[in-house]
Amino acid sequence: MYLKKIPDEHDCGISVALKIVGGKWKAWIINCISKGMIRPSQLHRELTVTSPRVINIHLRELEKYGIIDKIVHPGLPLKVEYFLTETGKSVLPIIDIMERWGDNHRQPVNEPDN
Amino acid sequence: MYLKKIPDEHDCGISVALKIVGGKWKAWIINCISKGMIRPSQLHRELTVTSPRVINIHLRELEKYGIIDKIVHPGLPLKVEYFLTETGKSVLPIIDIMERWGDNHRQPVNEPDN
DNA sequence: CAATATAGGGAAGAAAACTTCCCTACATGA
DNA sequence: TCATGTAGGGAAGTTTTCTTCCCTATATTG
Repeated sequence: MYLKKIPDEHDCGISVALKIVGGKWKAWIINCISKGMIRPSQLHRELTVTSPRVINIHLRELEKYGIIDKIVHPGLPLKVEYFLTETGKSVLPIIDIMERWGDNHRQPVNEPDN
Repeated sequence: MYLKKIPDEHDCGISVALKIVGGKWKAWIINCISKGMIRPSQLHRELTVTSPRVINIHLRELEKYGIIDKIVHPGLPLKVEYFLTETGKSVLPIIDIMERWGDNHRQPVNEPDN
């Protein structure tokens, strides 16, 4: 979790939603968990573009916001599993529509890149 | 527009969509334009939480991505108007669903704030 | 004994995003 | 003449977000 100097006010729904789904990896992580990749090591293997550290940070954040639940199975070897909460499941349509839109508008957004 | 050191790859639709709708003000600006606030000075007056400079930067960016069109009416005094393109209009459902979700989940996301 | 797998975090640095300050240029109204 | 309204940008600074490096700890496998 990152320290914020300026508290945000959650004045509009958009900014609330962006706390969950904005950012570079959160939506992807939520997507992965919804598809059954519920153990940290699975996520680490799938998201090789980022380091495990990055995924962990986002998992803590999503847990803090009540999007995912963490279940620690007692005993060794360690076994941890993440699940989407009801709130977390309600985010999936947002991710879905964003993914569809992005897939259909890759060109116009992509072209002007320098 | 901001200079980027690391080019992004647009590998997934989510990241494409977030280029338009992520960030602190872009979704809000798109929303305002769709509601008829099409002149720069109108937007500046409405979004007093940010400086005009910030809005201008985002307007350039949205224009670059083909989300809005800029029409400069010739003659003085200067008159400029922005319109959503067809691509821009197709973004509105994303903003809408994000806003709804955020309004309905203010508490769980808001609570853990320090 | 060393390597790998499990799960995770502190510190520090890099990049991206946001913000403020101050500037151009023209016209109108006080 | 001076203030305000129109539209906009350069430079520099701050904040937020992302990333890398290097640690802890235990169990299993080679």
